Amino acid sequence: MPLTIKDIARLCGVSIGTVDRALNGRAGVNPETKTKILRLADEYGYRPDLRARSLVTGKTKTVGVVVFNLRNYFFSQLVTSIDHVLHDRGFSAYPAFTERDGRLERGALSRLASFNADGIILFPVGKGRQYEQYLRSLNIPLVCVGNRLGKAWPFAGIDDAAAELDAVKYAAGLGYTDVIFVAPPLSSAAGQNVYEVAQRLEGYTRGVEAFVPGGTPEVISDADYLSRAVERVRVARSKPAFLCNSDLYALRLLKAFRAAGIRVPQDAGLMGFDNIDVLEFIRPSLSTVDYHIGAIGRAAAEMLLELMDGTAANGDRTSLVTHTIVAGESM
Amino acid sequence: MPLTIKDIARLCGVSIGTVDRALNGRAGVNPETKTKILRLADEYGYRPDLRARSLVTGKTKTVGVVVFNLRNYFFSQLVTSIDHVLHDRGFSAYPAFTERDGRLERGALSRLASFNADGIILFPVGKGRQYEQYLRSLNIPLVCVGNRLGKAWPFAGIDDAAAELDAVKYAAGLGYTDVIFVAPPLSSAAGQNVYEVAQRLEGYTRGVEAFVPGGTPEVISDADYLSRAVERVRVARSKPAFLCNSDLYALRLLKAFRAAGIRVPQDAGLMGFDNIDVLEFIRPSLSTVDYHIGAIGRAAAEMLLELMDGTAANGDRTSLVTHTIVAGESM
DNA sequence: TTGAAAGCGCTAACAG
DNA sequence: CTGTTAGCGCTTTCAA
Repeated sequence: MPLTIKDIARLCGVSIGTVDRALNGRAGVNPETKTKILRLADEYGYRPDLRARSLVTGKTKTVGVVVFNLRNYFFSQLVTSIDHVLHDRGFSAYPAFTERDGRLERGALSRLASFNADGIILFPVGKGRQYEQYLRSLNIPLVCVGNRLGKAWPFAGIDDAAAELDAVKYAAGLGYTDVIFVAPPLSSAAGQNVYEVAQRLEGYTRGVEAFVPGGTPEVISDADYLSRAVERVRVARSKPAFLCNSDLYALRLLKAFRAAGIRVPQDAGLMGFDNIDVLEFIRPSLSTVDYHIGAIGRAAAEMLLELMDGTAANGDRTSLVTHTIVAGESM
Repeated sequence: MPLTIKDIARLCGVSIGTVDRALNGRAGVNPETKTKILRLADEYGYRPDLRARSLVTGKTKTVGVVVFNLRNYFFSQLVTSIDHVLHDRGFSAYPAFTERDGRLERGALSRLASFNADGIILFPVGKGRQYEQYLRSLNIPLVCVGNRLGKAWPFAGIDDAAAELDAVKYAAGLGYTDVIFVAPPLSSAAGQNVYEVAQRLEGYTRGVEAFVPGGTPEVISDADYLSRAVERVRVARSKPAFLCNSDLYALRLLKAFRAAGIRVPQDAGLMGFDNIDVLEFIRPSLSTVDYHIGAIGRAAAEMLLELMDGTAANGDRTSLVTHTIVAGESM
């Protein structure tokens, strides 16, 4: 039975207005009564009801962080960095997970809206006019991460096309002539937002055309991608390189290859994407596209903070973090 | 400018009471008016204000999940499983991170209390009478995970002492006579809750005494544990085995050993704890103590749900998940 | 079947 | 410096 300002007012023999002023450091309270109030509040462990407060102020000091899951370590790192920035600025992160499911995403967003989150950082699952209309209807400042949406929303990420192109260039530079792109089995037709992977695919395609002599773009992108990749190595005439859309995929390939007796990099080259922390423990070390995941989280959080306090810089609503190719042993 | 039941009432020419009844499927509304109200609400995208609702109902359908961080993959898996269970039961998980810092923990807990979370699942950082008194003062059903607290709170975890004892037994069975325990640099004196590691330490000690002929317990537990471990291998007279308090520690040791030219398991044995998912990608495969992390999350969530709806089974407030030793290549 | 009114705990505006 | 009051959006009586 937590006590309220009303209780404190009664206990101190003053009005709730005075208690409110004392508790929130507003001017106009007799120092003595103030001390008395503060002491009592502390003694009884008074805790303001944030729901009631936010109901009148309209602010919750809470930001929803809506991402796919925590299975990909990328998201763990992203959420962590966002949480830290927000916390430093007096906000709380409220992580929610979509599992790449449009319905779950909608549920999470609706909930955040119902709770009146002050802002949202979103790795979008959905896309399209209707979806954007829905986001707008939430009436909450929102920043996108990873998958870009319309220009109405700021975006933090990397130049995916350029990054993947650099990856191809790197592979070609090592002499690979068989460069394959491995992406998750996503369907844009089903309304899924595939911005990120589509960008990378484009960079990949351009890269193959530009840097791989006689090469043709080739994509493995089904649920069955592991066995497909293994099969692909078997029928290869020159040593193939697999450029994966994420480190997690690359690690799975690495494992599948190992199980199939395919050596990396002797029999096949392998590249990841993201340079997630766990790579430091992987042998052979994975070649990958590195960028500062935390920097993306930070950028997103900072853009959102500007958006929320209205000081949003006009103009650049896109924050691109630089990437580099990390040469590992896997290529 | 989201619309409220008041708006809908005005738009439909009825009272807010009727709107409330219609929207929440309560009896006593003319089917026609009901349809009209629902249609309008849907059309305008009405979204109930959960703050206002919870202010009167006293319930938020939200459960705080307070853990150290997401850097250790263990927590990612734990949070994920809890989130799923809660979601299935109509609750939302609100993850918050303590970074093993008592102040941050207190902040997170206070915040959850201020927001009136219906329940909390906590991996405690603190301990002691005062701390427990504080938890009690939150007046919120709470279940512990990992670190146990007083009997006042249900606990979900494993039998840490038995598990670590089994680990020692396993090491001894492989012929190791130099079995060292590697634990994080925690200080119980500083008020930190070290229940879990203390339990494991006890199991370790008992195990050494029981299974390692002539062995003496030896613990590496400083900030500098990596170089200490490396040094320890150098001066060893028989091949030492390092039993780590978590897979993450084991992986770090593995890396440090590799850098120092120490081969695992030829020059040193290595065991982890937790069997986190990423181990599937690690070579040499890590021997570890396996248990179903998700099962702990599930157990915790289910105990909390019972606690919250008052149907808590008297009696067993402890849910121990079974563990097994996984024989990897690292021992 | 419906409306009116009280009140959840708080802030903010206005009087005194 | 202090008290009173309205009201945030909702649920929940109690009357009608």
